[in-house]
Amino acid sequence: MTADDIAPRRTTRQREAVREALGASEEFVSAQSLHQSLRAGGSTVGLATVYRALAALAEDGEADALQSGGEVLYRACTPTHHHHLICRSCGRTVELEAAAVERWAGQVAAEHGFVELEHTVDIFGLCGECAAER
Amino acid sequence: MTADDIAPRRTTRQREAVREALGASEEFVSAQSLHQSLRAGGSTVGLATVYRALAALAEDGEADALQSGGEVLYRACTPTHHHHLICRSCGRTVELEAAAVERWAGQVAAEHGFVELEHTVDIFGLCGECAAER
DNA sequence: CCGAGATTGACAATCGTTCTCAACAAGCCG
DNA sequence: CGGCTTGTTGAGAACGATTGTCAATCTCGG
Repeated sequence: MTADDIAPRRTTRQREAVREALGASEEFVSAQSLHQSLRAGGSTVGLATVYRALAALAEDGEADALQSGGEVLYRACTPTHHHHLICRSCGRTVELEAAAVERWAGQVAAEHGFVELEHTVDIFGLCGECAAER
Repeated sequence: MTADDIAPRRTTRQREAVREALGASEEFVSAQSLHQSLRAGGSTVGLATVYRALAALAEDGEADALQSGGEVLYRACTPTHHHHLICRSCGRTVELEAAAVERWAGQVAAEHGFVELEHTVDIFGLCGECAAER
């Protein structure tokens, strides 16, 4: 990979709309629902464009993506590396930093001779509120 | 959900074939490719059946499932809770136990009032051999 | 051995995502 | 400013993985 030969990215009304809509949500959202929100809000972006915009944002590190139930969910995120604690009922999300886990991952991987690491660490559960509703 | 009212599971030729084929693979495989292997091996299982069998195995804790590139991959696994270190080139997989990570997860989740936890911790990378080929 | 009911398999249906392609617009240069 | 080059858009078709349908079949308890 000759690395950073990032496709020249233009600023368009649609791209901004997606970025904004994504930032407005506290939770992880699917491309589909984001598209609906935008349409509901009067915007006329196409579904394909939303997919493309989200993929671009994720690629640029402006959004986190995670797979859940067969679909990909996105969420605006802080630029630093982190993981998530997600309520599987209401979707509330807490960003986690875990230097210890990073260290552990790097260590065990090294022990097995693995390089160029990448990892996913996501914790799902029920937040206090949702748990109380049971 | 009245919890553990596990659907009465019968032992059938197809189910056994799937279990066996899965156990024969060291790597994570998709339902589709497993189905092809079975057909290639002379078995006549239907694709839908392979999906159902794999879902059942995963539910019973006999197999691990992970999503990758839009499809779900399965792999026979040890019955104890563990995570994976996977070579993204050759698919080689190492099962990891990490009490420390479990503890960490439980702790941060508790700090935020989350309960009924579940988590995914997967490390992807290039194993020594594959890395050497570059 | 029998019968109830779980299981199967071929195929249709669904659902999220990507592709296609002509129309469009952002940034650039003169 | 006006035109040009090229990335971008949108509608719909195409796609691939997965799930549903339903009659035929097979398991297993009795």
